[in-house]
Amino acid sequence: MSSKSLCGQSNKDIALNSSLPPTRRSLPIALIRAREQAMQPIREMLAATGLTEQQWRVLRVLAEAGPIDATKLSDRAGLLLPSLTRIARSMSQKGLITRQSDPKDRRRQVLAITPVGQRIIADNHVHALRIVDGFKDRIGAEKYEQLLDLLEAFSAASDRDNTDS
Amino acid sequence: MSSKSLCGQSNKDIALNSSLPPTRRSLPIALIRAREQAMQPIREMLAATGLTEQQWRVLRVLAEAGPIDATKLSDRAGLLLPSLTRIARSMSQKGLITRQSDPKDRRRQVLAITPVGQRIIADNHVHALRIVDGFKDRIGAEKYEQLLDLLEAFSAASDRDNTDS
DNA sequence: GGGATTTACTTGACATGTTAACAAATATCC
DNA sequence: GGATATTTGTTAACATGTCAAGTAAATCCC
Repeated sequence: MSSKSLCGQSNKDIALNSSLPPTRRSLPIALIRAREQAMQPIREMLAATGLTEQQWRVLRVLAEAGPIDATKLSDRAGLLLPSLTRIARSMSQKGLITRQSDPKDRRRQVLAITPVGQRIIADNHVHALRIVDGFKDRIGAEKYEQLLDLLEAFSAASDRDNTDS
Repeated sequence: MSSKSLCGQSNKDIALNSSLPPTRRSLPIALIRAREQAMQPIREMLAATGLTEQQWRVLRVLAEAGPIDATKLSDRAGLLLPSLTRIARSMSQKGLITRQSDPKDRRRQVLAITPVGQRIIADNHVHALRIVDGFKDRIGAEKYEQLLDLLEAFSAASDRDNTDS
C-alpha cells in the first residue's frame, strides 16, 4: 500500500493500522460542534436579556435546587469555580442572585436566586420550551433522549477509584 | 426568601406538563459535562507539550487535510474565526504552522503544518490512541460509535427552522 | 469600468475557560 | 492545644469564546 504522503515529504510510517480517528469522528470536536449548535438559539433568546449562557445556567440551577453553595452550583451548572466566582459577583451586583456565607461553615458561599432572577426565568420560559422542542425536532424525540442518555453515561463513567470507607 | 416556588402563581399558559427539563437533562449542560470529561486526559497529554487543546486540534486537522484556508480550518476544528486568527498567529510564531496568502485569492490565508508540528503529532500519537480507547471503554465501543453518530446527526440538522417569536 | 455587495479574515472589547498561587476556615492528628 | 493538612473560595495571568466593527480583496451588476 503506497502511502499518500498526506502533507508532503515525511511519509514515515505512522503505524498504519493504528491511526488516530479522522477529525470528523473525534469526540471532542463532535461535542464542541453540537454545543455550538445547541447554544445558538439559546443565545438568541438571551440577547434580549443581557445574560450570557453561563448566567442563564446559574439561574436555572438555582431555581431548580434552591440555595446551594458555590462548589455544588459550579458542578451542576458545568462551570469551573473561578468562573463562577466572577459570574456570581456580577450577577449579585445586578440583583439576580444573593450571596451569603454559611454560618455553619464560613468558608462556604451560599448562593440563591432572587425574585428578579426568577422573573427572568419565567419571562423566557415559553421561549426556552420551544428551543428544547427544536432540539427534539432536529433528530427526533427518541434519538434526542438517547443522546442525552449516552452523554450522561459517558460523563458518569468517571468514578473509577472510588473505594471510600 | 421563600422556598422553591418555581414560577409561582401565574400558571396561565405555562401550566402543567410544560416545564423546563431538569438541568440534569439539559442538552447544553450534558454536552459541556461530556466535553469536560473528554478533554481532561487530552489536556494531561498536552501539558508536556505546552499546547492547548485548540492548538492540538489545529494540528490534527492540518495533518489530516493538508494546507487549507482559515475558514475551512476553523469549521473543521470547531473554532471561531477570531479565535483561529489569534491561535494561528501564535502557532506560526512557534513554528508549528505556516501562513501564506492564496495567490488565487489574496483574502484567503492558507495554513499548513510544519515538520515541527507533525513531529508533535507523531510524538503524541500513541498516547492519543490510548485516550480514544479510554473513551470507548467508558461506555463501550458500540455506544461510543452511537454517541458519535447522534452528535453528528444533531449538528448536521442545522439547515432549517426559523425559531422566532 | 466603477460603485455596491459579498467574502475572508482581522481587531477590539468583554466574558469565560484554565491553571496556579493564595487566603481563610475547618478538619486531622499527635 | 497546636502544628499540619484539607477544604472552599478568591485572585491573577493568560488563552479562548463571542459579538461587533473594521479592512482588504473579490464578486456582482448595470
